[in-house]
Amino acid sequence: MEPAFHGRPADHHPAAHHVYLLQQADRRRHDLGSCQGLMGLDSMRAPTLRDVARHAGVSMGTVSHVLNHPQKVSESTIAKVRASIEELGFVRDANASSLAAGGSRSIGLVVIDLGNSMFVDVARGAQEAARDAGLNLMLAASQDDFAAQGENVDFFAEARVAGLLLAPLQDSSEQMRRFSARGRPAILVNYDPGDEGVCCVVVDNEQVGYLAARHLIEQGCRRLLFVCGDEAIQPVTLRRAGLRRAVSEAKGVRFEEVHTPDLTEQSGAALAHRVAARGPGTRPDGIVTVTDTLAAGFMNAAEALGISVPRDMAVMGCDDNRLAEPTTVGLSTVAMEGKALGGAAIRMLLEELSAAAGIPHVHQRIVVEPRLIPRRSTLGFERG
Amino acid sequence: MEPAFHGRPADHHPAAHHVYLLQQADRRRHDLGSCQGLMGLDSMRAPTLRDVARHAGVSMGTVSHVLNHPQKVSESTIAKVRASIEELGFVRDANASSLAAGGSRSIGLVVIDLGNSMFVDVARGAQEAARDAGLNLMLAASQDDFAAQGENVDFFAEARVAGLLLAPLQDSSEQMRRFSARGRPAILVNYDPGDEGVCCVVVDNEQVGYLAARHLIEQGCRRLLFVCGDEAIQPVTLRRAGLRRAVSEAKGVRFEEVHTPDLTEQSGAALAHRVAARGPGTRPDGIVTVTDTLAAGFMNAAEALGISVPRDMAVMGCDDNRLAEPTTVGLSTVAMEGKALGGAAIRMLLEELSAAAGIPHVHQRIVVEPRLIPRRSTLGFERG
DNA sequence: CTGAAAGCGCTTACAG
DNA sequence: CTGAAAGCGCTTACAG
Repeated sequence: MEPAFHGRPADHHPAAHHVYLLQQADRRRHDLGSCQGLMGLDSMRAPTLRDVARHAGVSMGTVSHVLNHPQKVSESTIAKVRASIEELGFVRDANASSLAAGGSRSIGLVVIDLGNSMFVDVARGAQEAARDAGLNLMLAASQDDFAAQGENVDFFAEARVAGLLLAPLQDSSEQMRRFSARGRPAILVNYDPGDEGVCCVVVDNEQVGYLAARHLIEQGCRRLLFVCGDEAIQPVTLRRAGLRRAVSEAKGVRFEEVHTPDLTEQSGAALAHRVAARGPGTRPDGIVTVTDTLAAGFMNAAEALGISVPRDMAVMGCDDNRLAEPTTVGLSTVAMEGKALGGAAIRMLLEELSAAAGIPHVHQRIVVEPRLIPRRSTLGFERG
Repeated sequence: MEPAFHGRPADHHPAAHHVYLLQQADRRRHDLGSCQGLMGLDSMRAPTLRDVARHAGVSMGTVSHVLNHPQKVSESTIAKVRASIEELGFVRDANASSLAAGGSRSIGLVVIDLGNSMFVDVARGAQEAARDAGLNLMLAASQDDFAAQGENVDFFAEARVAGLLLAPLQDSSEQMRRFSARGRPAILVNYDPGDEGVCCVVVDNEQVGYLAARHLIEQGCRRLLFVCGDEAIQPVTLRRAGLRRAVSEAKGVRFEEVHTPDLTEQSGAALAHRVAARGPGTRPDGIVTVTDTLAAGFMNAAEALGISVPRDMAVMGCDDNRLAEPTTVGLSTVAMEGKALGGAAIRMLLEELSAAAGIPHVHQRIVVEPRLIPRRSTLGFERG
C-alpha cells in the first residue's frame, strides 16, 4: 500500500480531489492579483485589513468601522467590505485589535482543578452567562497546583482580558493583586477573602458541614466521626465549624475528629483501615468526610474490610463531586451549585465592568445556599 | 451596622490596614518618579516596556531580550532589568508581543461540551501535556452548540494561537478550514475525518459498541436492545456497527434497534415507558444505550415502572460519563480514556509544529482502545 | 553585548 | 459617511 502522502487511492475520487485543489489555488491567485503588482506581495501571505481595504476600494478606517461600529457606515459600504472580507478570507488579528483598542472582550476564568465537578459546573455556568452577555470566556485549569494557578492568572493579565474570575482553594490575594494592578476587575469564586476589597461569590460552607452532620443525626447516628483533611483549605475549616454546630444543637450525640494528611482517596482508604481496626463496638456509626473523594476512598476500602455501608455505618461526603471515584452504593452528599456560582460571578463582573465608567463600585459578596442530596449511603442506615 | 464601604470595624485592625495603604501609595510615587518629569506621565498609567528600559537605563531591545532570549544578555544587565521589572510591577502585553513576534506560545482547545466527563478528561490530559511542554493551553467549551463551537474556533484563529485541538461531535471541516487557512496546525480529537488531510486522535468507537454488546452476551443476555439515538453523530454510527458485529459473532442472540430523538435522559426515560408497556415476556433482557446519559434516564425511570436492573434486565452505557445523572445501581459502561486522547493530541500537535520548519509533515491517526468497566447494572444479571 | 529604528495589524480621534 | 495619520506596546534584524 502506498504511503498516505503519495496521494489518495483511486476509490477515494482522486479527480474530485484534484479539482478542488485547483480551485483553491485559482482563487488565491485571483484574490490577491489586484494588489500583487503594487505591493510585491507573497501570494501566500494571509490577508490583512489593509488588503481588504484595497480590495474594497475604501480606507482601513472604514473596514475597521464595519467590523466594530457598523452603525457608523452606510449600507452599501458595509456590503462592499463584507464581500471583500469573505472573498479574501480575512480573519482579523485579535492581538492587534486589543493592542490598538486597549483591551479585549474576553474574560478569563482560572479554576484550580477540573477533577472536581464543582469547578466543571462553575465553568459551565460562567460559559453560559458569558455567552449570553456576548463575552468570550477563556478557561484555564491549574491541575490542583497553586503555582500553575498563579501562572494562569498572569497569563490572563498579560492577555489584557477585560476581567478575571478566580476559583482557588486558598488565599490567592498576592496573585490577584498582580492582576488587579492593571485596574481590571477580578471576582473570587468559591473563596471568601474575608474583607471588602474584592467581590466574591461563595457557597455557605459552614452550612455545608451543618447540613451533612444534621442529616446523619436525623438518620439516627449518635457517634459521629468527622474526617477533616488538611485544615489550610478554607472550605474544610468552615465545614468543620458547621459540623460542630449541628452536634451542639443535638442531644446525646458524641463526635470525634480525624485529620488526614490530604483529601485523596488513598487517605480515605487508610482511614477505613484505622476504623476497621477498632472493633465493632467502638466504631462510629456515622462518618462525614469533608470531600466526596475521601468518602469514596473510605467506602470502597471499607467494603473489603467487612464494614458494610450503610448497614453498619452511614457515610456522607461534601461537594457532590461526580468526578470522584464511583462508590458501590450511592454516596449522600451536599451539593455546591457550581453552575449558579459561575453564572452569578459573571453577572457580578459585568456589573463591575460597567460601573468602571465613573460610578463608584461597592464590592459585593453573594452567598449561595448548598443543597443536601441524600442517597443510599445514609438512607439505608438503621440504628442498631 | 455600618455599610461595608464606610470602612472596616475597629476589631479588624484598621491601623494596620491604613499603614498598608500608605505604603502602596508611597511606592507608586517613588517608582514612577524618575520618568515623570521627562515624560509627563500620568502616574496611574501602567508601566510599559519603555518605562522599564528607562528605569534600568537600557534600551527597549535589551529589555525584550531579557524577557525572551536571556542567554543573549549579560548577567549584570539581566539583574538590573529584572529589578526594574519587579520594582515597577511591569506586566508585558501579550497582545503586543504576539503581534510583533507574529505568533504566540498558546494553543487552543475547543471542546463541544463539558457536561460529558470524557471531554473534561480530554481537557485535563491536554492541559497536563501542554504544561509539560511549556505551552499555554486555553480551553473553550461550546455547550453542545455547533455554532458556538465555530465561534470558539474563530476566536482562536483571531487570537493567532500556535495550534488548535478540536473535539467535535460532527463534521467540522468547514470550521477547521477557516482556522487552517492561516497555516496553523489543527488536530481533531475524538472525531475521525476519514481522510488524510488532518491529524486526529480517536477512540475506536466500533470497538466500544463491540465490547458493550459482547459483555452483555457474556453475562447471558439473549434478547438485546440497542438504543441508538440520533445517527448523525459519528460515535453513534460506529458503536452501532460494533454492536452488530458482536451479535453476529454470537449464536442464538436476537437484537433489535430503537432510535431515540436525542441522547438525553428524557429520551432514556421515555424508552423505559415503552419497554415497560410491552409486558415481561417480550421485553429485552439486555440493553445497550450509545451513551451513559440515555442509560441513566432509562434506569432511573425503569425502577419506578417495576423493572429491576440488573435482576430483570442488564443495562450498559457507553462513555463512562461520570457527569451523567447518578443511577441507583452502578452503571456498566465502556470508557473512552479521554486523558490519553488529550495528551496524545498535544504531542501530535507539537510534532506538527516542529515539523512546520521544513520537513514535510505526514498526517497521522492515533487510535486509542476503549476499556470495559463492568459494574452492578450488568454483573447482577442472572439469566432467567 | 547593546542601541536605534522599522514594523507587526489594527483602532481611533481628527479633519474633511 | 469617509480618509489620512498617529499610535497601541512590543520584537527583531541590523549596525555598532
